[in-house]
Amino acid sequence: MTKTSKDANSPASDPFVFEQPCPIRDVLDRIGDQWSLLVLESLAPARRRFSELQRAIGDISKQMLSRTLKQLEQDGFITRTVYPEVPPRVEYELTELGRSFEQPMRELVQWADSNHRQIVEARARYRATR
Amino acid sequence: MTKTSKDANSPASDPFVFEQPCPIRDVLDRIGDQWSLLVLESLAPARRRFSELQRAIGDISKQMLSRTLKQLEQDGFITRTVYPEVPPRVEYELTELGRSFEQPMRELVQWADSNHRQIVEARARYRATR
DNA sequence: AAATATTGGTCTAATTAGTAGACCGTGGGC
DNA sequence: GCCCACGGTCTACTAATTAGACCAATATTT
Repeated sequence: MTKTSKDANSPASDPFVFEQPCPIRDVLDRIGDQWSLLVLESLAPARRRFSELQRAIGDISKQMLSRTLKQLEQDGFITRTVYPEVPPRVEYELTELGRSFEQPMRELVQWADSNHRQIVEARARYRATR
Repeated sequence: MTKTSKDANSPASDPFVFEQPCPIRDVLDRIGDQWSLLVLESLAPARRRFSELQRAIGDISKQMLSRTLKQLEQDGFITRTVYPEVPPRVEYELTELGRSFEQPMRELVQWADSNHRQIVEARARYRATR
């Protein structure tokens, strides 16, 4: 979803078609990737350093963690603080914007938690009928 | 995030590390991809057929739309109804589970809408200081 | 009668994104 | 002197995504 142009065959008149640049698309492109939500959730309870985040998420590669953090910093969700020590220490922390995102994120997580069973059941049902 | 194993160096004792199979991870893996949220949002106001969804989202490939819909159906978010006409008509509709997801999704979208400006500004600020 | 368009997909080849793991610099402990 | 810790980056390999051809069956156009 990197393309912002390509409004071919999208009559702006049709209110059903997403506008193209669309704030929702723009934001969802960022937080709707494989890792951003997980990182934000890890950062919600407390500031963390790079290696803590990596351990917490478990199966993210350094490169993707690095890239995700950079994007989140860019978009103003988190701050990055470097402590000039050796070995280096870098801490990531939610900004006010990032903290304001906690509420909708929590709802999402809560929904996931409440409905996980149903989803698992749906999957089993699907496998049975395929 | 296809891997569910690989709990190497993740002491189950550490409450900060995500459990591994984790309902939140499991659900986020599904709806936290590039397209699922967009599809669900498109389906929120009304049932849609395949081509309508493709036009609405605009820059999704047929293959990814097809795959996304299949996953959402598998997980019980939507139903798929085939009408034996020619040319074929296939309609997708939210299930009750899918509709129950509207609430947290709406909050997310609302947040995105409200905070989009701030994010754009943060990006500009970042570019200025890089 | 013969093309042509329509719809919901699938298949293949080419591009792009993501992964694992080596590597780097610097200072502290052994 | 030697190796470890930390936060990355770089490279080579692998996995995911895309664009576009193709399909079946009928209705419409020429």
